[in-house]
Amino acid sequence: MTRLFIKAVQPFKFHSVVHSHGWYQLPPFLWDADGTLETVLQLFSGLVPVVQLREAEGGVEVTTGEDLVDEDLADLRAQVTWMLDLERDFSGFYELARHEPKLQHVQPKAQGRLLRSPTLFEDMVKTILTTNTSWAGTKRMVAALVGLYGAPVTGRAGQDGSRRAFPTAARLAQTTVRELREDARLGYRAPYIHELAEEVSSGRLDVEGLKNSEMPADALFKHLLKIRGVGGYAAAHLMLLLGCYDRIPVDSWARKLVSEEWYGGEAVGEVQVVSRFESWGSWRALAFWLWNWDYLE
DNA sequence: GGTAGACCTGGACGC
DNA sequence: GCGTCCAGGTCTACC
Repeated sequence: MTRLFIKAVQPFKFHSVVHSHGWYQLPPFLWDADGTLETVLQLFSGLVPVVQLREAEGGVEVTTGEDLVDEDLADLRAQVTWMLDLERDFSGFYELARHEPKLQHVQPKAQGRLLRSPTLFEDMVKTILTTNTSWAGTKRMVAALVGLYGAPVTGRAGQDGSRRAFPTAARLAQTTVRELREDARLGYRAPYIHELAEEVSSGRLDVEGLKNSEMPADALFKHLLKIRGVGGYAAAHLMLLLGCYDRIPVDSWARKLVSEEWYGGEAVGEVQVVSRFESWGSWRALAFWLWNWDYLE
C-alpha cells in the first residue's frame, strides 16, 4: 500500500476541482459521495493501479493498494498534480472577481481549477466526444473506449477485470476506424479519434508538450484547430483545460445562458457571448465558466 | 470569409 | 414496435 500527500497552492477545495465540470462522471474516474475520487492510472513502470484521491489539510491525499517504486511514486505525484492543477495561483482572478456580484462565490469555494485527465491526449479524445452529441452519448462513448481498449488494472485490485485505464494513443492507433465506429459506436467521430491516436503515437503530434507550452493564446488556438475533429468550441475547451482562459468555449448551452441573462431569450451567436466577457481579458473564459447562472438552470 | 448540407446517434414523439 | 424528427459541433464544398 502507498499513501502520499501533495500540497496545493491555497486556497484549495478538492470538491470544487472534482465538480468543476462533468469529467468526474467519465471513466476511468469514479466519484464516491463520501468524497473520494477513484481513477486508474498508467505509471512509468507499466503498473496500472487503482488510485484514490481525497481532500487533506492543505492539499490532497493519494492512496493505492500497490507498493510503488520511487519512479512510479514520482510519476503518480506528477500525474495527480497535473489532474488537479495543484500548482496554479488564482489570486489575480480572485482580485477581479471580488468586485463582480455574479462571481462572489469563487474565492470562498476556491473555484478555478478544472479537473483534467492525466494526459492531454485523453482530454482531447473526451472533448471531441462531447461535440455534437448529448452528455449521455459522451458517457457511453468514453465508457466503450475504456471497456474495449483500456489496459486492465494490474495486481490484486484488477482480479475481477472491471476497472481499466483510459486507452493510450498507441492502443487506439492499433484499432481500425471500422472498430471504433461499429464496436465503440463513435459514429462519424471514429476517423477523427483514429487519426489523432495515430498522429500522437507516431510522434508526429506532440500533444503532451502543450501542457507546458509558452505558446501565445492565438497560436495555441490555431494549433489546436489543425487537429481534425477539433473546431472552435473544442479548441477553446482544451485551452481552458490547459489553463489558458482567453477563449470561451461557445456551444449551444453557452448561447442559451447568455441569451437568457442579457438578451431576453432572443437567439444569440458567438459574438454576443464573447462580447459580454471581453472586459475579463485573459480570465474571460474562467469568468464565463464560473459565472453564477444558477437561476437560469 | 461566409454559408449550406452532410455526418451519426439516441431520445422524444406520434401512430 | 416502428418510423420520423430533432439536437448536438465540425468538416467540406461552394459561392
